[in-house]
Amino acid sequence: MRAASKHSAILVAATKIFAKKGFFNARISDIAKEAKIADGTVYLYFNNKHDILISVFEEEIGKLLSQAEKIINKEITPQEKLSFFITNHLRVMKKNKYLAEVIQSELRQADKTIKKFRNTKFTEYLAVIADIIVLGQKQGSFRTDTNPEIMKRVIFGALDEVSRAWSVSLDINYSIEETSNQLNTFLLNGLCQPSTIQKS
Amino acid sequence: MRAASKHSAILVAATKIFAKKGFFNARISDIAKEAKIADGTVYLYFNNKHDILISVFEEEIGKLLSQAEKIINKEITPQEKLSFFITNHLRVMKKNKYLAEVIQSELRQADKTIKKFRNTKFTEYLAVIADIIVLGQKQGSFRTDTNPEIMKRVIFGALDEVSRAWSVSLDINYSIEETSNQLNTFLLNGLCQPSTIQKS
Amino acid sequence: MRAASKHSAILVAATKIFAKKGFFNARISDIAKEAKIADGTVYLYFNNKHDILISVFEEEIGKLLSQAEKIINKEITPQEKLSFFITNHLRVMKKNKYLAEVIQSELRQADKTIKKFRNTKFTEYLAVIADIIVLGQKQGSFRTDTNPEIMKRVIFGALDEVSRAWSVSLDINYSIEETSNQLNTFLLNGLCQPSTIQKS
Amino acid sequence: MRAASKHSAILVAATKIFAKKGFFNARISDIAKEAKIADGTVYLYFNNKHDILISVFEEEIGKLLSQAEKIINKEITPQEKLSFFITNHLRVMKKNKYLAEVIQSELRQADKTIKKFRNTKFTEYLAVIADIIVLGQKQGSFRTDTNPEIMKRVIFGALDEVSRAWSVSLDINYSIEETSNQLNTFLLNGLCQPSTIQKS
DNA sequence: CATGAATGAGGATTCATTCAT
DNA sequence: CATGAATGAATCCTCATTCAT
Repeated sequence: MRAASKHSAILVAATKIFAKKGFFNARISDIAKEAKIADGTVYLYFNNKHDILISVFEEEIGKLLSQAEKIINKEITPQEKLSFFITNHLRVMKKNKYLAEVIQSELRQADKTIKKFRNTKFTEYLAVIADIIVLGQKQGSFRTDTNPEIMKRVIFGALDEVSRAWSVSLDINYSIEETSNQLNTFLLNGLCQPSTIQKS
Repeated sequence: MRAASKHSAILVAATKIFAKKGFFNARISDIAKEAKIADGTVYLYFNNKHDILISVFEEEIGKLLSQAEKIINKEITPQEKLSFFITNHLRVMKKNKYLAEVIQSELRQADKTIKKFRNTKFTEYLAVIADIIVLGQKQGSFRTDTNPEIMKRVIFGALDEVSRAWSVSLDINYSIEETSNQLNTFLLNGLCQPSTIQKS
Repeated sequence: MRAASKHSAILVAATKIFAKKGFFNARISDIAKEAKIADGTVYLYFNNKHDILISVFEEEIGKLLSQAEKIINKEITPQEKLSFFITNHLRVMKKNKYLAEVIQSELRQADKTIKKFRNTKFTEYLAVIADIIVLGQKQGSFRTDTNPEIMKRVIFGALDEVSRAWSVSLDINYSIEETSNQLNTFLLNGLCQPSTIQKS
Repeated sequence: MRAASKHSAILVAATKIFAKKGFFNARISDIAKEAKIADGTVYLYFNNKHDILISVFEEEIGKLLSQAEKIINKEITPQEKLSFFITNHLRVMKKNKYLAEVIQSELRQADKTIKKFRNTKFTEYLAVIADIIVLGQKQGSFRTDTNPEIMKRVIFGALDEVSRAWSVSLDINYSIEETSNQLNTFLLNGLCQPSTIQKS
């Protein structure tokens, strides 16, 4: 096993363990065992436990981000971009049940003090949402009375909570297609009947 | 200071400490010091550290729930009910900066195994959202192609993420009014221009 | 309830609790509850937890001692005195299942450092055994090649272990009469057949 | 220092500390310091404090048992077997002053609830005494009016109390030879003059 | 590079004891 | 005298991290 693959093995193992037990209940020895290496070896690749969490987070968000960037560069309408974005996010989360939990951990529980030093990629990920909205507003297809900075959080929060419910097996486990359709319909058109649309 | 007020003082202190440092980084001695009592006194009112977290959570969600129930019983339209619900949630979160964080902790990080035994009130709180949507659908003012069970999570997730961004002081700290308006507009009418509304 | 009776109630309760849970596992609150008084009240009658143990011990050994002294003053043979002593000890232990355990606690587990300051009555109790043996030796009915100082411990140890087995419900729970008879026969005549008696 | 020797070092240290301060007053840090290791290291070899006590007890009783079994298999008379048994027990106890105390702790103080799950070796050790007596009775050299089940406790109790007096430095510290002789004479022939032997 | 035994700082919890009422 | 809420010192145990092999 080469160094690179061991580094990767630790991240895979850590994602699984963090998700299953949460960051604070996860033991370095759990991760090492899952990765089939010795405890001490973990420290040849990472500075400390929290460093692993950050790496997992950055790595996974990084993947999401690169996919999101592909979407944003496609020659499609803003509606379609948002739709792809949503579907992509849900698909990744559904595929990697652990991931949603890890994002939650990193985003919330982990030391507040350290929080400032990263989140770079997460911030970029959120920015993609805002960018799509701004684009839609410029092109005239999105209403201009919504604040993209607020909306990016609203949309991410919605996606995130739905993913969480999946990973914790709450509610019925709706399919990606259904959930994705629902979110698209809803985010684009709101809850109201088209006929009853009102000025806010 | 009577028993009742000490119990309450611990909850207030705990909410603050949990939010500031997170559940796992919070020390019982931090909470005790904040509540101006001895460490041991905490255990006269709570069984253990996790019990405090649950209590904080249940207490706060309980307050939200009772307010939400008042809203749902008002003689107003579903749109107005949802609007009041949103504004109320945001107002409470804004007022108690710590609360949003604690909800996150309890909802996410805390031991998964215990998760099933409570959350009663949280579940009820979410149910209120679904109820409003169902009502709107029956009355014909809400579109019927959205699934209330999915929507309740979407809406809660949106509110929650916005609150989190507030409490962690991310982004600009938009006012309740603005955020509330934004959410109402958005949740009810979606992102698209009324004129461009399309079938999903 | 007068002071005296409360003092006594605590001792009775303590004997029970100490025996059931052992000195270190017994809680002051257990004793207080058993005695139907408040925790703090215990400290109006005793200096501290260990003081209660000493008192229980001294009290119970005191009772045994006064009965033993009556026996030693009777106009009977040393064999009969020893026999009465044995039967009395076993009867008391059988009656008060807790007592045997408490004696063990005090004699053994409790702080070694404090051990020197008391045991007065216990020492006297052992002395009674030695006195009986010395008397028997003087009168010619007991063999003179046994050391009374060693024998007093041998006999007490035998009685004590048998009592322990009772209180912990080990082995079959032989009756006082049988056990008493056995011990008399054995202590007076040994294990060997009279015919095979040998010089040691 | 290899694992085996560290495990052993902890047991040796624990035996000493338990004996000196008693189980409940012994601190894990005392044991660790005595064994010249870190506190945490103790937990690499034992599950918890009580586990150490059980191990000390089982280990020491195990040694006694294997020696006792050698004795019982020798081609000697039951009187001699008992004599060897007694001498052996006393010799071991005299050599390891701490041991007698630890046996007391384990036999008595330690949680009653756990008591049932072990003591295997101790029970076997007592059984050896009963076996010797039964053998003597069958061969006709021991009187048949004693109950071996009661006698095994009587004899163990006698040995144990004598050992305790040694380890706590009570009374004069008689030599093994003297004490051993005394016990042999006494246990085999009783307190009475051979000429005065009576039927019980 | 890899190992895993050893470390020891850190914290939740218990409970004897106190003292204001 | 009696109460019992409050105290806070004391300790078992965990586990991230280190380092000799």
